[in-house]
Amino acid sequence: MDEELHERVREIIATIPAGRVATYGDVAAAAGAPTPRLVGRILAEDGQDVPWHRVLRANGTPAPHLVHRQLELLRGEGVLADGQRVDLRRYRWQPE
DNA sequence: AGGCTGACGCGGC
DNA sequence: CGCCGCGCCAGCC
Repeated sequence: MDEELHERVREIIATIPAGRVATYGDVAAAAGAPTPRLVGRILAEDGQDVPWHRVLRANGTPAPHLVHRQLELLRGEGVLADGQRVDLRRYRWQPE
């Protein structure tokens, strides 16, 4: 696999400030990942030590299996969700 | 080689 | 809201 990309993705996610979020697509684009799926995968296997909870899907909802946990962590940073959906227009952070 | 599976995204109906 | 299909790609049979 691509260790370079792997690290870049993690670095970018580490950049997202508390109280803000980014989408898989945003991270993928900033990291030069070929597809957002890669981002999800990298997080699945190596995302424990980065603010993974600040990464949402394009519609503002978290990945299905961690909705609860994730929204809870976000709520702790002041990111409120309407049901399961976070208002991206308000909290979205553009990674560089 | 071929098929399936995802922490995805987007456009269509 | 929901469902469907298609594109994407690394890993693991």
